[in-house]
Amino acid sequence: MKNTEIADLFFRMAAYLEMEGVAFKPQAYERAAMTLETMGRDIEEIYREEGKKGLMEIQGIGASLADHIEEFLKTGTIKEYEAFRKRMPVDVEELLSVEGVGPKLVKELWEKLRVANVDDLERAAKEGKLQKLSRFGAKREQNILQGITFLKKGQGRKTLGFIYPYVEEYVRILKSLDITEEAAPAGSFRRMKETVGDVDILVASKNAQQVIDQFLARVPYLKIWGKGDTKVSLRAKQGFNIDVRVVPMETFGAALQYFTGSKEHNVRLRAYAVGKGLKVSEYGVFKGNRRIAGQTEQEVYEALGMQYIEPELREDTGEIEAALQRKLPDVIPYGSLRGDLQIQTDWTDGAHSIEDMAKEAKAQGLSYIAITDHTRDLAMTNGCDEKKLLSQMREIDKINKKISGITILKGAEVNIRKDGSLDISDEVLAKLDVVGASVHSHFRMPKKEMTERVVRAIRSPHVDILFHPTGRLIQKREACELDMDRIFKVAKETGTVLEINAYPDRLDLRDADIRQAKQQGVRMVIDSDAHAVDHIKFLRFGIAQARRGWAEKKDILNTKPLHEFTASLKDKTKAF
DNA sequence: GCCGTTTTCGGCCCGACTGTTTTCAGTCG
Repeated sequence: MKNTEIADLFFRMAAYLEMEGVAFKPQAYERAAMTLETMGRDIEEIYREEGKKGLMEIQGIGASLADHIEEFLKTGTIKEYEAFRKRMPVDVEELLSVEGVGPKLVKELWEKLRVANVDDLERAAKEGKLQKLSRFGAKREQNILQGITFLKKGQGRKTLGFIYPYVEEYVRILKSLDITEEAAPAGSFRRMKETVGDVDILVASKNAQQVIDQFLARVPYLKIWGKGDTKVSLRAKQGFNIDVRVVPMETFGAALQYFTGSKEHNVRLRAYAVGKGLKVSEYGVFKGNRRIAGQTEQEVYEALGMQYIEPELREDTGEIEAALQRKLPDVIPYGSLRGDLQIQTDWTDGAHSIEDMAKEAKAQGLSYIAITDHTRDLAMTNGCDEKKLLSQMREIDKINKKISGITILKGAEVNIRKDGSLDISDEVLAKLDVVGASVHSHFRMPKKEMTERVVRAIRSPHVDILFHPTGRLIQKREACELDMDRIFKVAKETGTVLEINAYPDRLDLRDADIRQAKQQGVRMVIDSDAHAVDHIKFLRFGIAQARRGWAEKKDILNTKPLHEFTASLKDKTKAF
């Protein structure tokens, strides 16, 4: 699929156009890029089957952009983009990813200081050169440096959501080889950590060389770091590293256990084994020279007298002790959600209609969803005011009558203002089935003020769910300073539900928060925060996060059928 | 550059904040 490649180019062209001060075109390019990224159909296939005319039928793509796409498919590049790059050969994407750097600054940085990438920018900032730019003082320079530090902290790791589809595909390829007996991802990927460094894939086969050769023939890579008899390390085209190891079937389970980690988990496991007179290695569990387990992971844990430990729990945070006492949580299974309580549509900043989102949710096995478009204060999303919300409610009534097999609840994602008040009147909130509230502005308030702000919001009898509670964006924005303990207490007291937002950049609540919340008896939901039909499958990352937080099915409200779910929401007649 | 039961031309998303200014440009959401 060339969709993402073309989308990337369009995003960059949008940035260049914005640098030039061109009006409206940047948005057109961005819209088209987003459509390409999320539409699910292969653009190359559309072009092959329906030509340029087919391209122009896609919403947001007209004659000019269709030409660009055609040019890219034929030549692998877009001349206009190359011209931009020639004039300003800078790493637009990287520079823009620094908080506080926008297109205009990228241009000025290049023209005045010849800054072409983040390293140049860091050097210039440290040397105090940024202060020579217009409207630049010590404070802005400091902010830029902080932005760079934050960006670099997350470097080398990709979000799980980004690499997931590729790894899934590569594992599928390995499994499809006739010499493969078994294949599975290992490492932090298998533990479903929110970001992943290197990806480990384990293969069971008698013919390691052939597995490696055939893998290399079918997977696009940029560079091979190393290639041995049973292992190959490479940098995939998408910019992350993959290690493929081939082992015999008899020790596949032991190897999978070993390479899944975490390191801390394995250290504890082995130490425990030594105490029992056993030895655990990647080749099996041994009693003296005799291997007593190794073909499956279940066998390995069993041989040590433990319950099987799900990969998401293997962080040495008490799971080994719990497994020995047979007291591991019965973590929420994948695929056990029945509803999704945060979905945006084309009424605000979503890409698709209410009906399209409902149909996709149904196809994904859900039986209810809440439409929660943004509200007034988020002007950029064309947020709903009371009038627009009321008209959307009527629209939902109509669609509910028209479709079957799924129920659409009326909802909203209302903004928690700086003082903790909401940007929609109580009168209209009372008419909604589900109200989510969230912070979208003033992220950097002092802890005490921020906590009181959120507390005031969740004390509203109308607020059912606190959406993405900490406001963090992985590798981009730190979580708000919040007294989580107090948030949990007030949530419990008021019956407010906390969201586990499954969007790959958010995953908010974080795993550690989830565990705390569960211990305190706070109820949670897992939502996709979908802005396009393709995003609904993000729910699996929310479930993964919940599992990492030891959450069970009973802790997650949207595992319940619709009537039980709605009945368990906040009692609106009570004030707090 | 895109789009159209308001328009094939003339609209497109805008308010708040920040850091820098002394009236506002750039960035963010």
